[in-house]
Amino acid sequence: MNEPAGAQRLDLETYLPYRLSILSNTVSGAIASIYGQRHGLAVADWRLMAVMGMEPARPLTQNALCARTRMDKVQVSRAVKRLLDLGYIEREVDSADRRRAHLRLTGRGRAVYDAVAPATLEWERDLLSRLTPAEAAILDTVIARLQQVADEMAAGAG
Amino acid sequence: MNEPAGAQRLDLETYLPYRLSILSNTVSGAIASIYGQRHGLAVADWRLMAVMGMEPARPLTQNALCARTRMDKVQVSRAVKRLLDLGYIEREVDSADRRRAHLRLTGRGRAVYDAVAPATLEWERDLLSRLTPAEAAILDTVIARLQQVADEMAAGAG
DNA sequence: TCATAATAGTTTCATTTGAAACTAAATCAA
DNA sequence: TTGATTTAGTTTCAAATGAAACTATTATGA
Repeated sequence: MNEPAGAQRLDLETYLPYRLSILSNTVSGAIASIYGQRHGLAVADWRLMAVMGMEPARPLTQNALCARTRMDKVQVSRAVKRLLDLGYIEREVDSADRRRAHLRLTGRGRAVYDAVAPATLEWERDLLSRLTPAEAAILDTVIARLQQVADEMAAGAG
Repeated sequence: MNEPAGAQRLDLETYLPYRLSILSNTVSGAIASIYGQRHGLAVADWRLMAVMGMEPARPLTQNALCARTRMDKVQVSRAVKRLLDLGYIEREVDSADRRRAHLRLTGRGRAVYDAVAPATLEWERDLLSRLTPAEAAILDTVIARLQQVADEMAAGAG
């Protein structure tokens, strides 16, 4: 029973899905340590804040947060509850459609955002500074292309 | 209150940690669908099988599996239990040190491995075929470098 | 207008996870 | 020896998660 032509051996050290997973976990963990303990935020919480902080003028519904973060509605519902409890966001029911509510950062939430966002950006910048501009540019296009293809392949296989 | 010099805005769409996380989840999910339902394997289970299948001649302890997969010992302990229940691996207590046991794929486990491994490799190959050889080469070195730097930064910040 | 369906978001419940405590065996140090 | 430490792996218990059921409101259609 020989290897079929074209097959490599499966070696986790060189296997892209595995390497991506390790790298992503390392990076997320490092970033989470910037906001985690200090402000009582879980990863999901910070993601919502990052989206809400980006365009403060446009308050978002939970549905919109799902779309922007790719999180599911249960995760979003729970993160919203935590952020409300922390006083980092506030909610205003839509008067035209009372099922929805618009969410925005409070003053306190914005203060946290303003403290955390630059630190996470700096961390990213430090990391990327180890790449040449050409490498960084290729990384950018490669991630975009892989994401697109992986989406297609995932949809096709579903 | 202007932006400090050198700061970009935090935009999840272009933020590397977030993009890595999405990509990694998409890829892992797609791969998991290759072995998941069909063989009753969780991601952790398959990772152990992948390592054990790689070098069948050298049975590994759980400790060795932790090191090879970067999983923690509790995860490994539980995955091992599941794989034993499925009959995909077998365990032999080390006669010199009865705390440890050596684990290897059973015939049945190897059959699963031989069915799944090529499919996951092919998936990876299909994905990577969308990159030019130059892009693939740079991706390889960039991931390695980022991992190394992220490890350092995570350690430094800890 | 009334019944049916769809949408926004929440709750429930069973499973998964992680940290810390634990067991058992081996090693070290006096 | 024998008492203290370390190591391998497991168990426990509380918290996090996810799927499915649920509530409340709005939209649709006969």
